[in-house]
Amino acid sequence: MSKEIKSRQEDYSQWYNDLVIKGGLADHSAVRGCMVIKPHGFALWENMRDALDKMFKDTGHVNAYFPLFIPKSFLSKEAAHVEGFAKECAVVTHYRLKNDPNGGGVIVDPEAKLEEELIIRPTSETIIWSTYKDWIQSYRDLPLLINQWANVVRWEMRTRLFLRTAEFLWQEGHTAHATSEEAVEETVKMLDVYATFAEEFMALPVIKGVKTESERFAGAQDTYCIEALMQDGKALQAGTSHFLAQNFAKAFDVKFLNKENKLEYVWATSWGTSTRLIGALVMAHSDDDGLILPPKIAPLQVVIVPIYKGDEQKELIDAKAKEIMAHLKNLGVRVKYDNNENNRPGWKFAEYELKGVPVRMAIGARDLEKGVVEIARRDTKEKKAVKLDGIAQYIDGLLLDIQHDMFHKAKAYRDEHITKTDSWEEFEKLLDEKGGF
RNA sequence: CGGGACGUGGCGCAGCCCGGUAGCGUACUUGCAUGGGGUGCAAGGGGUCGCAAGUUCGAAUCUUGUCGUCCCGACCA
Repeated sequence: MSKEIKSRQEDYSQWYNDLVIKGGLADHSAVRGCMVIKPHGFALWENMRDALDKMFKDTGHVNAYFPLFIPKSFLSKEAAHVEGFAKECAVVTHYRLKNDPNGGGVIVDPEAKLEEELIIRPTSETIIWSTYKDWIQSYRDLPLLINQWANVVRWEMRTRLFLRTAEFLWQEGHTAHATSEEAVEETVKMLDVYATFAEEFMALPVIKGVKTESERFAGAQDTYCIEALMQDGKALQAGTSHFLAQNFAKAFDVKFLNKENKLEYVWATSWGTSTRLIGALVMAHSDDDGLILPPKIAPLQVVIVPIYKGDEQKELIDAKAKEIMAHLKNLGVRVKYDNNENNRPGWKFAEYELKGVPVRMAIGARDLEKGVVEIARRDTKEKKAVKLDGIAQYIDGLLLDIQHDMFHKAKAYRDEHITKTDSWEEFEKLLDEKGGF
């Protein structure tokens, strides 16, 4: 069997299956292109979310929550913004159902037509800025630094699991500032937060940059982004930060009195990143045996698998495993002892490799006699016997090593795939044959 | 929206060309053995063949329509 790294996005679907159910709920067209995130996948998302959330708070932001529905008229206020999103919006037109007089099920009550249709948010700039109008009067109200964790819907013509689903989870930061300089500074600062998160938590090296006019966020003056290189040689946008200038302030009439007692429009930014990051993780690090998750965000960092014959051995191993587990938990390591008797050790090995657990410890009777355990790391598939003495500290250090090694492996791959060329012909050829930047 | 492939137990698939009692793998249930890399043997349960119309004595199979999924393209802050 070839152990070649899978090179196409669809080949990753096997590993995605462990995290989500693809293709939506109940095979129903109305939820086509949505995804159902399984507990294991959601735990991964929660870890990423928590780490990002902490970084937002450390940079002075607070969380809030705004409505899912956006009145249609709000969306028509910023011309470029409408242009960019109008084609992919889901629209609510009625507010009630009734029993079908012709029998069988329910129908939309034609009497219950909304006077103004509601748009299910594809992003929240409009509803947030219509709110900010009431919140901002003076320079003393600025800066306003708010983030929202939410789901949004974009009715894309063609969805791609994780990378572009019809409904997705994300966070969107929306800030208001007194000066252009301060807003630009915020835009850049949040891009840096994303870059730091990608590199330190996801072990994903990224390149920061500014988008061209055609790729710019609808309504932004400048869009900054981070781009990561996947194992198939293709780049993936992993986060964006927009300098919105005064576009939304003008559209929603958000003004403040400055220190000179003059009315001025506020300066804005917005920035977001989504469950697409999970897709980035999979495509950047996984191999033919499944996911490889960086220890810092892996839902499970260590799994302990007992190998025994008979109750006598089982008791000995159980006791030792629980002792080690307690030490690891003290060190803050996320560990599971899988003593489920329904599955055999070999089955468990394969299962946790598929799930991407960074470190596996196997404990058998033979090991205990020798005072060792077998430690296997997921990223290199390397196995070795390690002394029981100080095993918890050893593993704690190993998790750091894995995090570090994963980043440097991805970075080496990325750097090998940066090619300089001055000719268009060669550029096209490189993209076809080698990929990369 | 243009091109291509596909839709059959929970999951993955064969059967369709050439119409005739719906099959395989896996998962699930039970029992015995096994237990250091996805155990072996045996016995079980589970399917309106996406939907609709048509052809036919008879349709998973042929025809038409329709819905959906995936891939390529266009589009994609």
